[in-house]
Amino acid sequence: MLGRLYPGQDCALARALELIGERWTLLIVRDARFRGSTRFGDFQSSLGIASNILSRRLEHLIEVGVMTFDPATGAYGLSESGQELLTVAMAATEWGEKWVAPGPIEFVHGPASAPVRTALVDAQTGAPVDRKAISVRRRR
Amino acid sequence: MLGRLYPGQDCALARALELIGERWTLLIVRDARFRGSTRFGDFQSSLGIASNILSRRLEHLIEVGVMTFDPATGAYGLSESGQELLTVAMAATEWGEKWVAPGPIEFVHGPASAPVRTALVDAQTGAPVDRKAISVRRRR
DNA sequence: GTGTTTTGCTTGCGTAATGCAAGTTCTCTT
DNA sequence: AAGAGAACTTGCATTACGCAAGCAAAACAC
Repeated sequence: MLGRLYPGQDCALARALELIGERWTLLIVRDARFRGSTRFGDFQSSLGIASNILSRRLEHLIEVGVMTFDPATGAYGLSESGQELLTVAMAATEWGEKWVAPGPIEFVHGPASAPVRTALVDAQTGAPVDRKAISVRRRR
Repeated sequence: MLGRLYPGQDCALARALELIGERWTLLIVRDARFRGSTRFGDFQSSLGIASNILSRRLEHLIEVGVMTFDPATGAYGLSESGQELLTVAMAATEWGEKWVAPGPIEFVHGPASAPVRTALVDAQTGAPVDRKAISVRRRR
């Protein structure tokens, strides 16, 4: 989308936000993944988003490869990259739960519906990492 | 901020995005945490953001408790909630690294500077959870 | 097969957010 | 006290967003 660029920022966060930092985008992705929304009207009625904005968002998300559209069935869906936005959406949801207000749903997995959360872990070992111990380094 | 509400959405993700979903917000938080920016001019020169927008963002972030301001030193800083946005920023950065373009930095921890990543884990055991196995449930 | 509703958008227009550039105040230096 | 830089503020143009209405095509009703 035009105009919402971060021209001076040579970083992956800025690049990601150019694609997914728009209003409604993460909510559309969440709806597709968890509410099972596939049709234009599904998103519209579920989110209460204006139809022209929804039209633009879906078009944009398809353009950048986050969502897919099947003309035969008229169904929108998440691509692989769209499904990987789940981590971002969950992290933001958890933050909102803790610092703004608890929502009506929780993330679970497996037959026992055990709660799931996001975590920071060592990339090799998978061991949990203290948030305060993290720093950045220039990639070699 | 006014006007950017998601009135029909009774969910923590929408609540979080109302506070942190604006342009520049996550980049400001990242700069404060990793670049060590504390002064108005630090953020401005680092991000290339318009000064009036930066002024509003900082004011807003202080208002909602994500950032702090010390009038004695003129230094902006992250509150506890602001520091917890790190997970969101890291998840978005990782997504951008993988699906848009690799950036110049990486997240590390500890004396050995071991790479860190975000993960989805069981809330009780901390065991890794397959992203595709996750569903939502209405909280009781 | 023809009228009606539903779906899936597009168009017009007003409002809000964002950005650039210039101006202002305040502090700090010399 | 005069100049410089930091930290904003103000004015104005551009872009994004939202509401409401319109419109074409498909599904349904009879």
